[in-house]
Amino acid sequence: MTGSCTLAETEARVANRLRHMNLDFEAMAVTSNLFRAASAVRNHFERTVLAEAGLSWTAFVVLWVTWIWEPTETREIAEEASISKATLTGVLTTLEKMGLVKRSRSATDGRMVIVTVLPAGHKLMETLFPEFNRHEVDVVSDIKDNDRQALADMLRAITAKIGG
Amino acid sequence: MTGSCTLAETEARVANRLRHMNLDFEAMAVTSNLFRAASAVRNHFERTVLAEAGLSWTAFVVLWVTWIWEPTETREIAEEASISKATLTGVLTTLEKMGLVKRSRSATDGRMVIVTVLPAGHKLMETLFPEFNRHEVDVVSDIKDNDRQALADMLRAITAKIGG
DNA sequence: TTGAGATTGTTTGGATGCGAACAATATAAA
DNA sequence: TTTATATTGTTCGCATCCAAACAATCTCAA
Repeated sequence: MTGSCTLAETEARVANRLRHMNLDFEAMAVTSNLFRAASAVRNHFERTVLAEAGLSWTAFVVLWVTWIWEPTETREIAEEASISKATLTGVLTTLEKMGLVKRSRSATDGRMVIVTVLPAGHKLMETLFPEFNRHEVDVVSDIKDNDRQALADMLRAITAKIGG
Repeated sequence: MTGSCTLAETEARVANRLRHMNLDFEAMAVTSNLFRAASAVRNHFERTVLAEAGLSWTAFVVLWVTWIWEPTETREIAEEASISKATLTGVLTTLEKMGLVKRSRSATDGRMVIVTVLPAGHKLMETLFPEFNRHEVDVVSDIKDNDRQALADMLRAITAKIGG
């Protein structure tokens, strides 16, 4: 070990370590870099834009989904946010404590809980989301204009393949 | 709300909801689908290959990183696995309880903890990782052969841009 | 009407996950 | 040598995160 390594060094080391195994290194590089990128972006956002607003990544996603779809039920939010119902219960409690959203029972179906965004939540998102988007632009700024569409399409293909 | 929606329907709804905001929807689509894909792949792996081995995603990544780089210190593992030192402490304790890795103090620097993979860990990875890789191949199977390299490169560009 | 089965959100128990504070150790300059 | 500073892994407090069990509610057939 000689301290910190670049991405290329890491992948070279991996290839050497696993040479005898007859693996698909290209597929490995895709999933490996998929998680590196997702993790890096998430951490970056949590430490900049979201930290200022006092929101975790998941709390932001849940607030965002609710903002787009409100009024909507928790089952739908959990699916859109790609988290379990159990996780959502806790996150919604957090967002309720912050005064950003509100839970209410459905009048037509006593099982369902309807979630709506409160005025404070709307006010927050009106400024937070455009700022969030400016960071998104920055994140993809090193990718050629013509390639961004294809990148999004390939990521969709991955999600679709495993039924996410 | 009319129940479950496709990815295209969701993005159309988002575009309509945010029309007045002057946003970059292409950049938004990239990060949005980056997390959808990463989350879907992670959940899929946790429920199939990793569930059989009794490993969480993070535990697997930590074990994998250690397997590639051993013997190595915890600081390095945390960086490679993209998790905090605090998180790693807990995960290493879990892996130690399972008898897969071992902690030991460095002889030359009393601050550092050196992690090595135990025989049970090696045995597990010799069969688990090739199986993991077969799932990786499946995940990218709908992406054209010629595009996979470019996809990995673009994901690397994102990570590099924000210094992940 | 009634009772079995399905669906919804919550609770439970345990494992991540992070920032901040901490103790132990190493390194540097004075 | 000594003192200040930096680095490492752990602990602490709290917020996710999930599967499974659960209570409440709905549906539909008998």
